[in-house]
Amino acid sequence: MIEKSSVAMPGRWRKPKQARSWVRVNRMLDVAEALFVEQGYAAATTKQIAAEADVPIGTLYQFFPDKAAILEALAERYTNLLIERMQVFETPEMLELPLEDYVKRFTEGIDSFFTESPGYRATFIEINTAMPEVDQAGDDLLMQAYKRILLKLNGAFTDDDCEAIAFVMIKAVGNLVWSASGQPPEFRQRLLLEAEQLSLNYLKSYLPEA
Amino acid sequence: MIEKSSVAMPGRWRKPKQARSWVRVNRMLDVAEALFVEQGYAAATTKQIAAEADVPIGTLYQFFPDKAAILEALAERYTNLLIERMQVFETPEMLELPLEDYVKRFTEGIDSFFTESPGYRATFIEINTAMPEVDQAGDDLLMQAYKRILLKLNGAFTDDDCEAIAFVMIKAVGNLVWSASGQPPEFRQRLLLEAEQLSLNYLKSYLPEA
Amino acid sequence: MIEKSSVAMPGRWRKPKQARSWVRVNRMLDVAEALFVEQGYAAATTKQIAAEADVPIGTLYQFFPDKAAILEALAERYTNLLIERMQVFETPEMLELPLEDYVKRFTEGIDSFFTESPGYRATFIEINTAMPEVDQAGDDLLMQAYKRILLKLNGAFTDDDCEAIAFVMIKAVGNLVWSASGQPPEFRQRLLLEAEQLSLNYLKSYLPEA
Amino acid sequence: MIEKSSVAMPGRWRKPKQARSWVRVNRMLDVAEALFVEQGYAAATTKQIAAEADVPIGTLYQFFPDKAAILEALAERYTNLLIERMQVFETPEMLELPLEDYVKRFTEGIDSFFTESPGYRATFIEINTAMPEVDQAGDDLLMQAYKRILLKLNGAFTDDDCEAIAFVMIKAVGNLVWSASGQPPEFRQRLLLEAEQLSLNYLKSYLPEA
DNA sequence: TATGAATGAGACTTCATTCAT
DNA sequence: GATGAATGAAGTCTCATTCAT
Repeated sequence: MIEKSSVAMPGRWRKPKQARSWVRVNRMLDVAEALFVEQGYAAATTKQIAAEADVPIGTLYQFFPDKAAILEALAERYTNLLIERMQVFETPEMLELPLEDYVKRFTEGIDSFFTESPGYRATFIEINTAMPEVDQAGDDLLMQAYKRILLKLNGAFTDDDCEAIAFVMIKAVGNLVWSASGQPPEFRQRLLLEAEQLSLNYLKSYLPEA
Repeated sequence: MIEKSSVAMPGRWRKPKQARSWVRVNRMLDVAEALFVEQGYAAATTKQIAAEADVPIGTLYQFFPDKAAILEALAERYTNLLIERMQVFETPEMLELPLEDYVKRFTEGIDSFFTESPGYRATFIEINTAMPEVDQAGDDLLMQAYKRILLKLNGAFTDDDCEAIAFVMIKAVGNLVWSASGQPPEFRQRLLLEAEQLSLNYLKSYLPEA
Repeated sequence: MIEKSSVAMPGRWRKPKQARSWVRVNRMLDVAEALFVEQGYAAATTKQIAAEADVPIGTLYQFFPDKAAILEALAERYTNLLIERMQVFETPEMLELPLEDYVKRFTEGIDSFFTESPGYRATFIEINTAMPEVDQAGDDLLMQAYKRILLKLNGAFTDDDCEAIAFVMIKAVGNLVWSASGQPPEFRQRLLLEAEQLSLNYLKSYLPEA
Repeated sequence: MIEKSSVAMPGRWRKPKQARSWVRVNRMLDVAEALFVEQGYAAATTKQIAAEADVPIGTLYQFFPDKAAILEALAERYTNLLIERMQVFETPEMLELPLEDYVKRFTEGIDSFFTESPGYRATFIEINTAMPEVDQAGDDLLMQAYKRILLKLNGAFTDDDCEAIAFVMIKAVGNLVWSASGQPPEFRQRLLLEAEQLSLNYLKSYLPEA
């Protein structure tokens, strides 16, 4: 079990402010991401992370209070990136598209995100068992983004509806797209089309007029 | 990284033939399941598993060549159970039901399975990174069951269609139902309804006449 | 700061019951005693203790939950030994001796104890800062032994008197004898005589008739 | 084991000459004293000392070649202070007092010293194992002060007598008074009276006419 | 001169697995 | 066959000290 030691860094662990540090911290996170994907969180060692990031182990521990903090930082990085990627879907131009096109673009967007963030799932799976609060925080942010979008698509949604639909999109469609990313190219393409259909048919049942 | 040592047990490790052994092996697996769910695979120790199953550690190693084998056995047990639970959905009585009812029953079936097998996900998540071959094997069996059902629902499906649809059902709907199982009772009920809608709308687009 | 982790061993750490184990545990304690004296508690490493006791590090940790437990075990061993050595001074033969002779024997007894237990002081100095409860427990036992003796020497002592006198004997005379043990032989002999005088004159002021 | 690196500072480490430096050095020593008492020498970190003294770590290392030097400086500071405090007991007014009063004052003096120097013991205990030469040097100075006083009390003492008596006073009475300082107020008062009695009876046996 | 980020040896501890009894 | 004590490689993390800025 992963023990989280410092939700609020007490000051001993530096936030990277200088350029050089920032580069190193990101290199460590990149390496950690790769290793967590390849071997899983538990099997990846801090020594290995430091070595592959070409950083002394002591330096790693200047930026991360413990191994769990690396995972947490990764989670934060992913959540921020995902939220950011989703913002385009809240723009008027996007929202004006026919639902078919909107869903198509959206599905592609999720797919791209998973492609550029191969560690997303590995990270949150681990976070889910080990640091439920962090997991919840990330989920909440994501949920809010989905709910905002849903309200813009149909202002009549109740909050309960939004919550349920957002949950479905995140857990069902999200997981499908992510699973697709591990499949051979051709099958993957087909699966992305299925994801579109799945979303579209589901949303249509809530947005009959669209 | 989990090192798989014995895909084919070389003979040193006994298959439980006697009644007593069979009970013990199952107790070990039950304990392992619980611990893997609570703490994750990596954090659970073989000593702990043996102790809680009230079995000497040496005995554990007579039935499982290594820790990974416990995970593998668990995976096999789950896959068998799931396949078995799915057989009822291949019976004529079931297949004669209106699609709405069929999907409802099916969703409930998946939900029950996850409820009685809380370790299913923890197991396969771990298997997925650590023992892809085993994971693939399980997925294949599951896929076949889904494909058989789909063909019975509509004999005109191509193999590609079957494969895609089965994948969607497993990864999207399956994950949704599983995720729902961790939610508060009321929201969970709502989510199960959503899962039905999701499946139904999706399948209808493939089975327009049903 | 030394963190004590297990006041009550939860069962994971074995009490040595078998002959072989008992020998090993004592060898570890002997080695630890020597190293703590030479280098101090903090500077001695568990690896070093294990190596010099010719025991694998893993075995050391089967008997002691952590480094602090070695110190604690040492403290317990010393306290038991000291209490045992003091029992002879509660026997009628001893108590019948003239005070001069009694004090002489007693001083020699303390001196012998420190000679055969060179780590006594190093241990309790460390214990004192790091594990005050354990220290207190040891002190209490010792105090009780002194108080019993004092009451036998003079039944009229109040409890307050006993406590004060016992404290003086332990902290003043005890420390003197221990300090003497580090001095050159001749000076040491002289210091033991001084310790006798110190005790004798002090006790006489409380036992005028003796 | 504490490694002493610089008995004679080779020139790289500054003696604090300027007012500001002097203040800082003393602040560092004060902080170090407090931390050594609280946590022990080994557990206190140089970073912590620097931080609590509000001095950059680099600056700390400009005044102290290594961690051990802080301990050494503390020892020196204590020895100087103690010697200074003892000088009053060499003045004619003091020496003219009846022995009872002299001993009373002296005991109180030692007690005050320990009260204002709570780190004295922690320091010398550490020094004793780690830097015997430094310990010896301090002891020698203290011994000389005691011997001077003893000679003034009785010019007929041989050097051997002086040495023995001084040792007794330092190790027995000194330790008693220090131990008393950790006890509850009432008991402590009693113990100080005992310390007086102990000293007085002992010294009287050497100064019968006084 | 003053600073504090960077370094890496090494400390403590765990745990899967074996094999003598 | 059954048992569980024994093993030691390897993991996480600390901290005294340096030196580039």
